[in-house]
Amino acid sequence: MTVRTRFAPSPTGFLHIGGARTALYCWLESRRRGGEFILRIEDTDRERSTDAAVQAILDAMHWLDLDADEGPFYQTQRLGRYTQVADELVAAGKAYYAYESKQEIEAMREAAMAAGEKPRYNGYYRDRREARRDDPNRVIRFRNPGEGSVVFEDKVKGRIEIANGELDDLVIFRSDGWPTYNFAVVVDDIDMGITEVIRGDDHVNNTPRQINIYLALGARVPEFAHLPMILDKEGKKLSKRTSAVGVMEYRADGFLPHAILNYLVRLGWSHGDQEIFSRAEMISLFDITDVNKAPSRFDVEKLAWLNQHYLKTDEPESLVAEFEWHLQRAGVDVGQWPASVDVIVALRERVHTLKEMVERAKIWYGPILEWDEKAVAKHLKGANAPHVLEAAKVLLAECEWKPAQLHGVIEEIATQLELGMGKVAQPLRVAMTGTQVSPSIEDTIYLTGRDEALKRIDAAIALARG
RNA sequence: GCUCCCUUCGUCUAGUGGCCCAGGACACCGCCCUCUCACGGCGGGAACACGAGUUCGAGUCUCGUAGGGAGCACCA
Repeated sequence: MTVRTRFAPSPTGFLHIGGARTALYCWLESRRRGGEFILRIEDTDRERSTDAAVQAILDAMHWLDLDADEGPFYQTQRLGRYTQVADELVAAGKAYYAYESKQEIEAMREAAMAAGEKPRYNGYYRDRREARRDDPNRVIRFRNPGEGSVVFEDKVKGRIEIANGELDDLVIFRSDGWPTYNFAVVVDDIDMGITEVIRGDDHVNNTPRQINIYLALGARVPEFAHLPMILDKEGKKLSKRTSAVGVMEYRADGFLPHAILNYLVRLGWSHGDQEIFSRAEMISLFDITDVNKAPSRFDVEKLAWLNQHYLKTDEPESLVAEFEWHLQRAGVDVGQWPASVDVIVALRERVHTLKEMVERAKIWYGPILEWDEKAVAKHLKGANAPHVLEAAKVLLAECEWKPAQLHGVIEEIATQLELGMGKVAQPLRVAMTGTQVSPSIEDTIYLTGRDEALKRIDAAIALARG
């Protein structure tokens, strides 16, 4: 049988980091086993679902390049089917109408809690067979087995057993005419032929009741795998207040999609000591049964390390589009001097994110130069600085404008003036950037461009003498 | 409260009874390289939550304790 997995987010917000990992694991499991990956939008909560959120999730999935073979399917378009299945269940006596108001249910729950018991429905309408078609409180409840227990072998957590006595008759159709989550997922997963249900472990406790619905429907029960949560740095639930949670926020922060995927695949899963995984390696090596049971913390530092790893090792050309996306966001006109590829090559070993790269590259995209006082005092005020700058001014006006040739120019100045490389490079570096820190001096000069470099040298000479 | 789940360096993890006085990676510290910053190389500190038991032998098996998490909705 073909393996079919699905990612089924509810569109109540952006795709967050935990959702992205779930999606990745679903995707990987289907890919490795030659199966199919389905995307389904669980939008039955009409209050909280928004079109903007749907779009945000689709965009993020696309950016991460987690392509679905089918979908997106929308639960709101399948109402007829849910109604049909629920009616069948009622007709077969496996579900029934109930008419308590929300307040009555609430009172029932409080009474149970007060008595030190687990809050659950008391089954009042279980066998009353009342058909009050226009009662505004009418819901459909599933008749859960009262005896025995549900056992399933979770691919991550192992064997889980929950007594049916712990479960009550859950509502499968709300009084507003929409199905509830626990019912809609089961109907969908059956109809869509899902063989592996991979989701967050906040659903572990829902699984037994869902299995009972599968059984009542005479459907094959799929395999389950419940992923542990991703916590923040402090070990608390990830929240917007303490950390970035949206996948697209990480994009804005300058992370690469495959770096995020690589980080996520290693969060809760490993393959020996391997840290770096290409897409192909992830696909061939990942196995949902190897995923750890314990929750893990999200560590941006390690993500940053991976991000830099990819900045350093990817083909620079392949980074251009994403880099220019950031340049534009920063208000820089792309397409002018210097070429993005050259900037990337010069900076990729010095930054962890594309956002930082843009920050550092700004000195090459405009004539504005701020002079760092310490840098000026230390490297332009010395006795040698004017000579170095004058010599550079002459040689730079003539030479071929390529890093290798520029390197030759620096060496020539050093030889001529009998100075060490440091004495030559630092004044020039300050002249080019106004600071003491930049890529290699030849790259720095190259990226500045000849006209601008000469202007900056003049300015530096003035400063050196002033 | 009840049910279910989890527990190896600060963090992500390796480890499926002897190969472990616990290995790798991130972070941190030191040294080297060096035109600055980085990159890279080398080295360092740093963990089996606790307690019983099983066993010749336990990070690995069992049971307790402690701590953490999730669920108990006409939300997903």
